[in-house]
Amino acid sequence: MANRSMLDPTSDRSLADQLADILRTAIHSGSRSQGSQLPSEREFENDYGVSRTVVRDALDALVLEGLVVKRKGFGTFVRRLPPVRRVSSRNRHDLHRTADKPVFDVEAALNGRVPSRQLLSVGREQAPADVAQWLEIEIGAIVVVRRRLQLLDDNPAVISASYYPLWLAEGTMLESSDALKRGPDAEIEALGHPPAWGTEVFRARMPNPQERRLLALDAGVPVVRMLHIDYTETNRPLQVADDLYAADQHEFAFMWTSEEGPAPA
Amino acid sequence: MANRSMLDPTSDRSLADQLADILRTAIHSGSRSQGSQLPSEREFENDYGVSRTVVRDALDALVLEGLVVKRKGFGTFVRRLPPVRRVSSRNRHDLHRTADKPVFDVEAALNGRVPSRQLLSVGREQAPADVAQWLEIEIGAIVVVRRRLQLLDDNPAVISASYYPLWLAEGTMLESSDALKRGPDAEIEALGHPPAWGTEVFRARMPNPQERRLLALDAGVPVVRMLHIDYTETNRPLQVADDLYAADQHEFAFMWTSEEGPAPA
DNA sequence: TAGTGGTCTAGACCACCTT
DNA sequence: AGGTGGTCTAGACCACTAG
Repeated sequence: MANRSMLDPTSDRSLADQLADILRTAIHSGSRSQGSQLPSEREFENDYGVSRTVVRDALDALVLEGLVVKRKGFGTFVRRLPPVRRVSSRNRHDLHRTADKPVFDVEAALNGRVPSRQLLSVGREQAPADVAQWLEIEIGAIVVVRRRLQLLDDNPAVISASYYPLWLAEGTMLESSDALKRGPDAEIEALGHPPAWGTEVFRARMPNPQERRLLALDAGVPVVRMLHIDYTETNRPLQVADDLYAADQHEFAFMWTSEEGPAPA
Repeated sequence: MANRSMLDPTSDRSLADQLADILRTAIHSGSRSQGSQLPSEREFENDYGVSRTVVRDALDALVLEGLVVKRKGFGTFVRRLPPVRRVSSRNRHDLHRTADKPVFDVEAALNGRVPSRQLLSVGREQAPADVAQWLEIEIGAIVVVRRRLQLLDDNPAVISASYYPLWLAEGTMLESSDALKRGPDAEIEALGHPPAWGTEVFRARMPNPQERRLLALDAGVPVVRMLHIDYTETNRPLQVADDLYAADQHEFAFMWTSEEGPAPA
């Protein structure tokens, strides 16, 4: 069909941009619905009278925006948006203590999802620069690291690495290769070091190929890296938790109250 | 030169992936330093014995990861990482009141950057769905909207839209097309409605082309959308601030303390 | 087996930037 | 003017997925 007229080769905008615009509008307006299949690349080629390169450039742009998903050997589809889990920043210590479960499990339950986890590795490593800085130790000093992949409904959701200073973790369950039933936070408290306060710092960025594989990310999905640092009452760092979230599955929430007023609902 | 031997056409991994890996490693190891120019696409073509398509696929992947930047008619360069501004979540009300300046200005100063702003538009609009929900009004109800672009050292940094319910903003300075010297938060307080508490919710995603243009984003840089909602003491929503941050220029920080203990440094 | 997206080649012309 | 990245064509072969 001569839809060719819909693309203007004399325009300032590239043919791929124009085609992407047409599809973007169709998707946002709902005239191409979530999960529906788009024409094949060869069909677009014929319909719009352009080369496959142009079609692919247009579709790839939409993939990067997270609007469509390509499935090799099958087709291209308007992306279904996954449900979002809300992660709340608050006193993790209180959160796990009231439920006697790891924080991740508590929040998953609040969102009606089934949590699980795979322990990836436990061992001693040299602390990377930023972790060392937060732990207030030398760069390259030895720390205990627990790496795990946390899942929601069996879908990878968070890559976690927890770094513990040797003075705290040496010879404890934190160095054990078994899963910690109560979660590391409870373990730390059991060692006689209840966290008194903490800081969270995070940034969003694009994942590297390894992270994209582990989290099974669609193309064009950013990750949010959150560093969570717990301190003792005497301001000694207890742990650095380095969590990497798939950005299309998580949102983050925080609250403040003025002065000492009671916290509202 | 026959660097050709460094790419393996029989590998499972694509030639573009292999080339990207080589360059990624070189960049991370520092053997290609920040700001340095890469060989041209035609040079890579010769050096590795592949077509320009392969070279472009490899370089484009690195662009998406934010590792390199292409400049048309000039060359391809290892990206310089911009300085990061840390945004702290806390009582915005307190923050501006102690400084008598907009929060953005206070935080910019803390980071040693020069803040400025362009007022994009002021007027009445229909509230989008999520804003209406937070303001506890009907979807499509009329609200007052102030849109502005906030800059650091004259570089676009944040796209902001603030939504005010009519009962609050009607006929006030909040509807004025002039810049608000003290910032909107001070204006709201001056109207007799000091915010008592607030919530922040945010997600990371890829920008759309318009957002990418306004924020002058490099390719492959995500944005962080933060919704900030302020409430009166009687839990009445005062405003929804919708801020869009360039993710490569901002990180976000939060703090918690256990119980009523004094806040540490 | 037929159709899909993934990869790759070997060209071409353009707009842009520097010297 | 000469080199750069941006766009585009017209093919080709591959690996994957369905019926």
